[in-house]
Amino acid sequence: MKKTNNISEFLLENNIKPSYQRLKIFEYLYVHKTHPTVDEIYKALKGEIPTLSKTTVYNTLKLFVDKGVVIIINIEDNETRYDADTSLHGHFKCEKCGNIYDFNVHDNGLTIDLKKFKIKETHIYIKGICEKCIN
Amino acid sequence: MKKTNNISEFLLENNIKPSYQRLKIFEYLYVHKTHPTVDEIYKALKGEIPTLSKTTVYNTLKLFVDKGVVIIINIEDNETRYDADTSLHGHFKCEKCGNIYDFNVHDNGLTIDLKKFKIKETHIYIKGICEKCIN
DNA sequence: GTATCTGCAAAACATTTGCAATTCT
DNA sequence: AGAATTGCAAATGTTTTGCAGATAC
Repeated sequence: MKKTNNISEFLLENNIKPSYQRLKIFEYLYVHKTHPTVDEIYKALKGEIPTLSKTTVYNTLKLFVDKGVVIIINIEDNETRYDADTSLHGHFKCEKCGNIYDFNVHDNGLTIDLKKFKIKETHIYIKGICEKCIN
Repeated sequence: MKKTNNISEFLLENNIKPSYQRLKIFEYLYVHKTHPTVDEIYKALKGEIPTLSKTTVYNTLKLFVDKGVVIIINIEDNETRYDADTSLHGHFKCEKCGNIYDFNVHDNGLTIDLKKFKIKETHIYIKGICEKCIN
């Protein structure tokens, strides 16, 4: 399978051994750009991989995050979501349908393609090392 | 006490009956701009209010968020933090010391007073109603 | 005296950990 | 065989819920 091979190579390039579970979990994230939760990934793959456990989904996602091929999205406090797109972009969550949309973030600030969306809350989180801790 | 009266009035203006616990919890958030967790608030006030329960802290914070006088900060996935400053501003978390710093977000985009800080991750979350759900 | 508010105890979830079984090479 | 991976079961930690007692008006 061409796509599977590509994903396999991509994982290898990032020092991740492409086991069957890892391939399937990454593929799911790569194909379904819905920023799924652990439970959503688990339920979606359970049919295809009947022996799959949630622990493996947790382990695998943590590995992906550590290796930098997946990022965590904390747009809500009661759910951790995952995204295989690690490039800088914003996330818009509709409070009605629950969908999470990606939007572009430009260098010169935040120019949003959300003109038709009704914005209620904006959260900007940056992580790194502060002035005192750099030394 | 002047400050307490101010907080009391502020809560009343926002349709929150200023009980002793509510006053103290809001005062804590207002004075300590460290974006504390439920547990931090609970432990900090337990001495002053020996009968305080964590349930009350949870209940009260939920009430504050519902009434719009406090916002939730989800900068990490394993901790929910709270902020009595509901104006638009960004949060920077130092991965070393754990401190969370506020920074300004200007109208024309994201101009950050973080020039001396080392940025590792940027997360921009917007919530509202999407195009499809507005109608 | 009725509403509301508080707080204990239990339940519900999400996530992590220990360890044994399985798989891969 | 030896090392890594998987997955069950139990533990942990956080947040929610039900309900009874306390408090306020």
